[in-house]
Amino acid sequence: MKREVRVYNTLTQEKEVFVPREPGKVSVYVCGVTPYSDTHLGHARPSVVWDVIIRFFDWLGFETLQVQNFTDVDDKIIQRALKEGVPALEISKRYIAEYLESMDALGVRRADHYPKVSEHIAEIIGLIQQLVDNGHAYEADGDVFFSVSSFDDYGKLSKQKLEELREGTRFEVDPKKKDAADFALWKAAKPGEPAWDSPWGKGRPGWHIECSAMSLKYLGKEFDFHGGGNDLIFPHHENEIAQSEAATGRPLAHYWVHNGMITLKDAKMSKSLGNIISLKQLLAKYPKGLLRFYLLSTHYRSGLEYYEGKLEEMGRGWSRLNEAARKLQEDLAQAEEGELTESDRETLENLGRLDEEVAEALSDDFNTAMALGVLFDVVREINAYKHRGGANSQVLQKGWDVLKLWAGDILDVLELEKREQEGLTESLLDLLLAVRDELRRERNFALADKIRNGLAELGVSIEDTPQGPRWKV
RNA sequence: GGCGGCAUAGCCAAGUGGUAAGGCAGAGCUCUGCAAAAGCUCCAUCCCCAGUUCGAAUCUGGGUGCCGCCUCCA
Repeated sequence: MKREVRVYNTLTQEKEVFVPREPGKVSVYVCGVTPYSDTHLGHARPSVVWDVIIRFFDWLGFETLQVQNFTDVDDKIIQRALKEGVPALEISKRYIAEYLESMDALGVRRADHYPKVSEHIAEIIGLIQQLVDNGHAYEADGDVFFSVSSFDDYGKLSKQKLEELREGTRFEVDPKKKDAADFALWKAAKPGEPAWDSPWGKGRPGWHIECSAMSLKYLGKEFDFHGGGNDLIFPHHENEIAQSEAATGRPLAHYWVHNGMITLKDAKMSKSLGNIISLKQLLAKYPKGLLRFYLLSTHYRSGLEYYEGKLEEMGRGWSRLNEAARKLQEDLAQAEEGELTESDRETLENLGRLDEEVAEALSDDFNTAMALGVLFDVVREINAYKHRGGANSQVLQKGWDVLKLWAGDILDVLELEKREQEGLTESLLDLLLAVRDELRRERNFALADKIRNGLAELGVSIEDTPQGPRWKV
């Protein structure tokens, strides 16, 4: 391990030094989505955050194993299926595909496994049976409930007291429950719903049990990280802990990592509130690097606001980072080797220090906001160096290495390639700029400016540099 | 009502005991045919009150405001 990683653990409410279950390996379970409608911005947050965490561990030399579930058996899916008159699994299949497509477009690396409830009914039934046998669950008229009072640690994650939970119940309690706080592991089948055979009759799994069953199958007991949005802490993760730990007698996961919510006009973005920003739409409008930059600009545990125009605002800062990397890439082609001057050495040294600072920021509870801040320092260091006339290949290479590693490979916020242009656009632009350059040499600035202004109106900005004109869309 | 969290410049956002990173916006300068880009300089005492301490944005207590959860939810 190259360095110590510290992580804030929801369970202990403290930042802890990460000690892997198995040396050199990291196991991660991140709660995925219930696929019944469009993937939205809120879903992108845990995905991108964990994508970065996994990449970082990868860089640290860990072997990573990541599992993300799809809860494809669920009330909402069933409702939707009835409305559309198609099988429930068809609905979930459609939205799973859409989800994965969006995540791919966001540059999120695929998890190792994407288990679905519908394909793990046997494991789920097995786990429920174990809980019934243990005395932690009971059957009632085809339903099976988990008995919270049988699990002493109930509430340890969300810091809830059982008493309060019972009193806080705002909905009608199912009379079949022995305790108002008990929750369903298995639900007896209702007409028209998907159902599977079980020792308790036809039915389907309750909401939380799938994560216990599937994490156990793919990651085993006591895996390292369990992640998801902080809206899942209670009841979902609390219940997962109860089920898993009551069954195995071991801690479910060592570190519980929860990301903050994305809000829209001060309200959480959620399907039920209908204040959703579709990820597909955002991806069509903004480069993925900018989207990731936005998502990583705040510490993962904080809330993150979205509003119309926010990405445009962030885009100005993001461009600075991105353009610096692009230009550096170009400069590197014509960099000169040679003896290091005093200025070269100093810059090299500063870049080395900043490189270390980024690694340190990410090691400290995955502080991407700070990492980005340091990367802007890197940008200034490089630009200032070039401004002084520096062009030593070793120095530029170091700058490139730092940006490429962190902004490119780990955070993945750069867009180094020019955006795909429609067929001829690029060559036409080059031709137009060559003509304009000719005009400038003839000092026909009026016409040259007319071209520049015209292009600006079309969204193409021109920069005249000593190496010739650059354009960007 | 209970639980968890947050409150830092016009905006976004790090910092969690030693005298406030970074980005955007803004002002000035350099460079440029003019721009753009880039560089340099400037731009906050950290919600309020009371404590602890030689010293607090950072710890404690009390307020106020906001967010999340307690119901499906990333």
